[in-house]
Amino acid sequence: MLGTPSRNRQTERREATRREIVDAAWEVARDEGLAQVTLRAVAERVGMRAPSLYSHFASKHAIYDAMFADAWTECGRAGREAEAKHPPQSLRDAMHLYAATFFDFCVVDLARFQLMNQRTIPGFEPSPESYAPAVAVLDELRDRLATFGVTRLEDIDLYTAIVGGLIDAQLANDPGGDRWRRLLDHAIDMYVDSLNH
Amino acid sequence: MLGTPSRNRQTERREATRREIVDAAWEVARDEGLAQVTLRAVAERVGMRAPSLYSHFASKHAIYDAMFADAWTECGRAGREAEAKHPPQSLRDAMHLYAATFFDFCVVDLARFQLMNQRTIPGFEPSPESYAPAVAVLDELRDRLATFGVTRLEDIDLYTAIVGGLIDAQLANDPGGDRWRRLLDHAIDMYVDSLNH
DNA sequence: GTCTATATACCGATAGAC
DNA sequence: GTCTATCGGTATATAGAC
Repeated sequence: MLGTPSRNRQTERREATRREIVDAAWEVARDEGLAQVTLRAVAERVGMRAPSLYSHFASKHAIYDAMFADAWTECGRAGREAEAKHPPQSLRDAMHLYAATFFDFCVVDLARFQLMNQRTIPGFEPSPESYAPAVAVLDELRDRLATFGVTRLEDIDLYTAIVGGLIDAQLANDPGGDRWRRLLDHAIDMYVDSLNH
Repeated sequence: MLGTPSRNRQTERREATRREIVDAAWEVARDEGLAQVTLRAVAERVGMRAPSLYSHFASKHAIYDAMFADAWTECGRAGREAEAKHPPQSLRDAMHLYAATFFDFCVVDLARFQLMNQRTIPGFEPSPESYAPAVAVLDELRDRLATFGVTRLEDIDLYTAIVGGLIDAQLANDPGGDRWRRLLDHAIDMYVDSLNH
């Protein structure tokens, strides 16, 4: 039987090119807006012509799809990193940590936030494979909070809604500022206090 | 001096046509999405050809602009109506009333919510005249809450962020359902409790 | 004020040479 | 795998006849 190494130079090169394309798409999204991510604009940044992208992605939505998975994978990584650096010792600690990490992660990149959390691109829906990292992040959060005794769906729903609302208000009404960021700790304390009933 | 009546039949007819166009635009937005509001689609619904719309609006953004003012004017009306029907007797009453009214107003029309609260249309920014009704709604809210002793900017910011976060979560994750709507009263109670310190 | 016709500028995607 | 050339469609907006 011929060798079929899971990693050879060809597939590695192919993977690297896909990475380049997705990174270029992120650049366009950040610089010009998420809706301005066009095949022509992406291709130009990687030094290609637009049709060449079809050798690596089946469609434009496939690029958005890879970006979506990218963003949530990165979000999970950021969460685990923060966790390792400041292991939360209490429920309150944990609630503050995850909220602050997610807030700061979202707020530095409006386009990424829109892709992750809003349905701003007409017709785009993430594939199950790309949706998986998003589910994984929420599952991880649920598991972490469960170790501190918070398991009710409603409690977690309210938590995510509060954090999301503050992020949304920050990005919509004071982008680049901290008018709502300053309210985050107080909001989390208020929320944690309300759990102890 | 010749009579220059502020209302004659010509200007009234003109205003009526503008209304028809904006209403048609709302229909398109609701049926096909906010981004799918094209001049062709709008014109078709009013029985015109696309270029004819330019007799009434200077550009497509001008239509969005009228819609934006429309939405916030309607929102203010809904608030005053709810208020008249159930005059709040306490701060807690008021907080519940405005939150529920705004939530239900937003959640019945995703396209309207996106236009009012998100920056989903590339390049569109409301004109000062159209932004005015939005400011008025927030001013009214601030005045009402002030009569109950709530005047700090941070308190109002947190209030709007919480309500907005719940609306956002509802529309994004359970459109048509009530998974986050059910959390609203509890969230408001939690928030009001936190004010009494 | 509405129409037809058109200008201008894009877009995503495909065919086929190399 | 990348290219050129192009298809077929979208869009906003303008010119000028009626």
